[in-house]
Amino acid sequence: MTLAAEFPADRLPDDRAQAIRDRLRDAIIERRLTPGAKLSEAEVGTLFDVSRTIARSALQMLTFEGLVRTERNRGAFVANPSPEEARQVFASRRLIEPGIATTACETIDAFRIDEFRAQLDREALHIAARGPDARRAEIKASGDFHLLLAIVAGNQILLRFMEELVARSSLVIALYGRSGASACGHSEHREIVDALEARDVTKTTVLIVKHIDHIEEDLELEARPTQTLREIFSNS
Amino acid sequence: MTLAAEFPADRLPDDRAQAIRDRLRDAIIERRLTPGAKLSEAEVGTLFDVSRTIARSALQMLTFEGLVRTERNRGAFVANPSPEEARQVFASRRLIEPGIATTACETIDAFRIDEFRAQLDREALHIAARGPDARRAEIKASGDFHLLLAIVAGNQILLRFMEELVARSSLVIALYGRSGASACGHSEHREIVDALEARDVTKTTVLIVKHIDHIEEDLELEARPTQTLREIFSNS
DNA sequence: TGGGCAAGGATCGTATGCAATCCAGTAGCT
DNA sequence: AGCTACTGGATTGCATACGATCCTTGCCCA
Repeated sequence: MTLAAEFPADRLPDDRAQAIRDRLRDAIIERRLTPGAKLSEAEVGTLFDVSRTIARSALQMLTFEGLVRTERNRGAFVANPSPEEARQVFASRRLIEPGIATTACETIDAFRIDEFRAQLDREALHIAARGPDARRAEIKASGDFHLLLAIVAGNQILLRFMEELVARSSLVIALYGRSGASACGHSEHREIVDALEARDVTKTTVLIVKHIDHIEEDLELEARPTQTLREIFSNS
Repeated sequence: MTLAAEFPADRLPDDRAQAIRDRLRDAIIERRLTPGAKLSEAEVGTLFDVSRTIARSALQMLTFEGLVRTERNRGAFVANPSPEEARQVFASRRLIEPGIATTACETIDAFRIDEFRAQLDREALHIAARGPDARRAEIKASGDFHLLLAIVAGNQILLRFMEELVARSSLVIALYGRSGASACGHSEHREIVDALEARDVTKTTVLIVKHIDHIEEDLELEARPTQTLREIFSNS
């Protein structure tokens, strides 16, 4: 992953817990772990060959990011965002991403554009491919596009906010999305890169907002999902 | 604190660690704990009468919020934000707060306005009072004003982001502030409430941005602070 | 006298053990 | 038959113990 190299990789402490967190987060983003799935400390620990202490630490991080919900004396579960939470996620993105795009427009250079092109190619590759793995990679790559925007903008704080928002978006789409994947967005991504290359701030921000609107329009946020998701985590 | 009652108080797990985190965070915001101060797990644990496990958990949360920096096998320290980080904090606030204010303008009602007025009174009270405790309370209240704005806007995610940004701002001001406290802001807060009451979105957002500008202008971000802050944490 | 090296102390990283809590299934009572 | 109380199992909450790492300090030698 060339993208991973771009990340700050700042916090050396808890490097083991953090590695587990990253793997769990990827699994959630790629929807290998679906909302409501139970994440037992012991199970996570044995799976990654660490003690419950480390597993617990990783789960705590994910709880902080809103990807996991822990209930006292009950355990940790992949978050089950309510329609209201879903709206807040997208409201936050509509607020933050145009600002990120504005900064990105101002600081973009040829090298960064190349990175965007490479990212678009990766997305196209996964879209073209068949099978569930390709689907998951496509979802992940689609989110990475937005993170790349934040990386280019160069604000570490906003990048972290975006990491959280993108991950939670994936969760929301998994729960409320009408069409299967977020395939709708690829052509829009390309338009955004074009506007970025032209350094057209207005066009870029407009396209970004439209893009987010489109994603949200694909959701079915009226009806609440069945609260009886207990059956889902019978996979453990 | 009537304000505390407004917070979601969502995460029941780790309630003990969370209580310690809150107290440490308040201490950092109020600048009882200055940048660079060492936060030993054992010391925090004995201070709050819990084991290192809980203390560690609280410190991990603060690390996540960017208020604490942990170095592997060395310990946790109150964060020492660089000028670049400081700029990013304020860039993020300039991006997010106008959006929050816009939403707040749309949803504000008489009851909420009363809360704002009460908050302004609290600020004025602390400004009028003498002594270091009053100064700390003033700093805290000044930050709470911005959090109240986020509470009124009703977006839990943005509220959490703002909690982090306000806390980090206090850290930045402690490091780079020219004038002692942020007393400059009180009259501006009042103007913002007036604009809010008039539901004047444009005026509110303009005032907010100006207010943030003023706070940042009071900083001295050119010269790096002395890296030899080791002397400071001799208080332990 | 100055630099390298080794011993010591302090702190963190991690695993594990025990108590507390919750849930499920069952037995007993009405 | 339906409802309540109880018991067993599983899981988390928390504390503690041990090993690993880093910094400091004092010693030795050039």
